[in-house]
Amino acid sequence: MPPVFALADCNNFYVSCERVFNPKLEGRPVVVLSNNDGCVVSRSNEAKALGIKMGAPVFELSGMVKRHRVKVFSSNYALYGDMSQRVMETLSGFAEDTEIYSIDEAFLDLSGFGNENLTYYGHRICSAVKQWTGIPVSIGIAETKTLAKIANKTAKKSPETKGVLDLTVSSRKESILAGTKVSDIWGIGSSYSGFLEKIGIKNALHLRDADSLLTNRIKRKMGVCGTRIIQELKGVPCYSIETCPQPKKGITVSRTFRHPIESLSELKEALATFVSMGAEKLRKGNAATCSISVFLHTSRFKKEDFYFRIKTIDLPVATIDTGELIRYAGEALEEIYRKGCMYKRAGVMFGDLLPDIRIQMGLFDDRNRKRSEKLMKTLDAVNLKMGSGTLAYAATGLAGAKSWHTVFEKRSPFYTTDWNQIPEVL
DNA sequence: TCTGGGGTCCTAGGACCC
DNA sequence: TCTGGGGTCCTAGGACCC
Repeated sequence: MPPVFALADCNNFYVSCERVFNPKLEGRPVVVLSNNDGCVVSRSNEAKALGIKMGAPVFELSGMVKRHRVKVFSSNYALYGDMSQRVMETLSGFAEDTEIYSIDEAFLDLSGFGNENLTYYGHRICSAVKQWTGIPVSIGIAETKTLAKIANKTAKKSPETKGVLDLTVSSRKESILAGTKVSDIWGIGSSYSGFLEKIGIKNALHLRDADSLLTNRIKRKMGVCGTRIIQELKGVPCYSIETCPQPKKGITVSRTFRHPIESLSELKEALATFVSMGAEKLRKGNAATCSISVFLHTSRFKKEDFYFRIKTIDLPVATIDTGELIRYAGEALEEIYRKGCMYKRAGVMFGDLLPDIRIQMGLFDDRNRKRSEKLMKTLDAVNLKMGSGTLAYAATGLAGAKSWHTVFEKRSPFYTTDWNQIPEVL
């Protein structure tokens, strides 16, 4: 039986989450911003129609915001994460196998539905998600993931599809492919689309039907990815549904500072905080890290004296211990810190993760690993129960506002994850 | 004044080994 | 008057994704 893939993708996800709890926002231009209220990361259709671009820095939009009464939100990841879970749970009821691809997208395996009308089935999925979570979702159906992506994009921009397009039965398949720019194909970014356009391949149909001469050039330039994209466009699947998530290979925590930081001690506090956040993630995933990297840089928009350094330390023994990692991070920082620079961003990365049951004892390791494990368990348990940050290392800085703290000035309440902020019906 | 954050995969080239 | 060659592992950098 030939495989059939569906891609369910929430419409303007972050904006839609805000609208669920604030219905007055329907019909108005709405945008959600990145950390520190920096740039636009989600736009309602009305905001898109005004020409507001993805990633646009918010200070460039102030005139537009006033003129068109654009409603602006800081990001509220607790809300979006929780809403995502609800959407994914709903979707998983409609297929044997589902793959959560991102916070707002999932692939569903719809193979074996035989003669059932999949467009109709897609509409049923959309209404269930809308009814149970309040989130609007669009669905693209096709023989491969790459085609399902295209079907989904087409469904979103063609109102007559009412949000569902099954490419396996569409009589417009060729014209849809011809109407899909190469840069809109999954796996083709700005660099590859530039190359393809230069050799005369402008749309998905051109790419699918490229002759062998062109195919060879594409393969040389784009490697196996290029070959796979062409196969997938022809309807030959190269990617399948991944039902169980692969273990993470690395963890990064980094932030841009609203105001640049010069002092070593402030950077140390910020990094100790990032280490704490990362180590918590590490333990949540039952993993340990074998290396820690620390990086920092000045503003990337000031090219003249751009300063970037990264230092990696390979650990003698894999660890889950926040305190130990903070110490290494401090050492790494001292090596790369240069006095007189105005640092705009810093972060830590844990690499070479392994399952924490596989930690090898070190021959000269004098740390009491059992004791540290117990301490970390207690730390996590307290923070889970009493709120994150209740128990923290002194190295992360004492209480009070810090210049490096991320700001969320326009954040909506934690409607679904905090009893004190639950919406009231009046 | 003000420009996000966290990932994955692939490839080329060097080091090293036999 | 002339340099071995092939396999493997690691790393850095590039490209992509949401």
